[in-house]
Amino acid sequence: MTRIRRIAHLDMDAFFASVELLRYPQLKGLPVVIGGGRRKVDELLLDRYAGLPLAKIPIDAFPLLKDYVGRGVITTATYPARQFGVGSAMGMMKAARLCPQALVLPVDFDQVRRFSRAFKGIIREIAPLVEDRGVDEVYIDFTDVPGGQREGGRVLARLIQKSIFEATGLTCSIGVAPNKLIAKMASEFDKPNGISIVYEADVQSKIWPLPVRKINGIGPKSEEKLHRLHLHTLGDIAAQSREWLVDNFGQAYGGWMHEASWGRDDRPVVVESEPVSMSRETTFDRDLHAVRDRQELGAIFTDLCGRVAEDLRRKGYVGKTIGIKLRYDDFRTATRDQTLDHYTADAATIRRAAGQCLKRVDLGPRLRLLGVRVGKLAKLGEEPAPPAKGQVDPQAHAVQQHTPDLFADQPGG
DNA sequence: TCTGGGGTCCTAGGACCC
DNA sequence: TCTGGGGTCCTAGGACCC
Repeated sequence: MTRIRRIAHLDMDAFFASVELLRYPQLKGLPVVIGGGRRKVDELLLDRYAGLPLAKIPIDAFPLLKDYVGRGVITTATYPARQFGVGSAMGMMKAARLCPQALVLPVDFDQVRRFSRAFKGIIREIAPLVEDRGVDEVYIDFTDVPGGQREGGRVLARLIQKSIFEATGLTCSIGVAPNKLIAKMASEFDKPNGISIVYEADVQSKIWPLPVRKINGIGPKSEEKLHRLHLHTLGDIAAQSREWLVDNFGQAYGGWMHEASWGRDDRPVVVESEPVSMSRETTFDRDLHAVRDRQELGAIFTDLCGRVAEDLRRKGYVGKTIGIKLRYDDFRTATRDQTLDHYTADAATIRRAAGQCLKRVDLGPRLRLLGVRVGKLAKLGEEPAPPAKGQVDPQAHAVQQHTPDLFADQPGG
């Protein structure tokens, strides 16, 4: 028997919410949303019910979505909550109108990371070629794994599902297909706790009827443009010539769209990769003004720089391009960056360079978000060599004279 | 009180080099 | 003096994803 390429996409079901439900099983079957952030719901509960096992905390002790105040978005909604139209990335305020009786819990990142490592470890023991796609998703290459070809991959998928559930109590959905693109769509066909097998010959029947938005790579903007061109399904795209798609969407994107609509994708499962950038950003509780709220902004800015520096240090990276990100009260975004002539992970150096960037951006309107980014990363000790002594690096900009930026601590300020 | 935080990749113009 | 390409890096913005 010849082996055919079989790629799986595994997606944990309502991951953040399911992790919380392990601790609070009394919430099973109820509409629950995870997100928001600022409210320390757990601490609140633990204070009131100190000594009581978490599973015994009465349901009416949990905060309701209708009482939520803040700028957060929903990270995950349980399936009962989704019945009300509530979903991830939705603003909490909007969600509260749709399902006021839902319960709210904050994200527990440590707990989520623990379970993320756990389920990925279990998968790797069964099938070693795993590509990380965030905390709750992976691609797995089934092609050469023993049993990976049986029933198109269903047997191996079942084994992985069962192993994860037995070790963690969490369920997942798996799609197995000839490539990543189709596997990703397939994992959604039978959610939650489902397995879906798709073969190359199924593209017309299973992929073409889907709305264009279902493909990984077509977002809200492209969907809107496709609709304007009267294309609604992937089959509609497949019916267009490559030339027409290139004319309308450009060489790269149009060409990709053509291939994708025919279910063609030869991207490998990438087991290891290096980070390109690290960043920290924060949205304020209320919009802040560069002058009127200078002190508060200055403290936040310095703190963000310190946190990025700490991330770099902890992970063993240095970076060369320092950047800032601002979001104005009208939600417009501005970014500025500056490439240094050396690599750094030093908080004060990052703070200084970010401060220079700050001077090149409009600080008139009020701000809702501030971010700091370090890009052009290299592993500490493996930085590319700088230009030889006596030569001038033509790309390195002249080092600017350092003068304090607006958010800098000032004497007596 | 609409719209979090952490990422990747692409595009496009200008600088600069060969 | 005028006219070229090819290539890389830097920067700003934007689309998209989890």
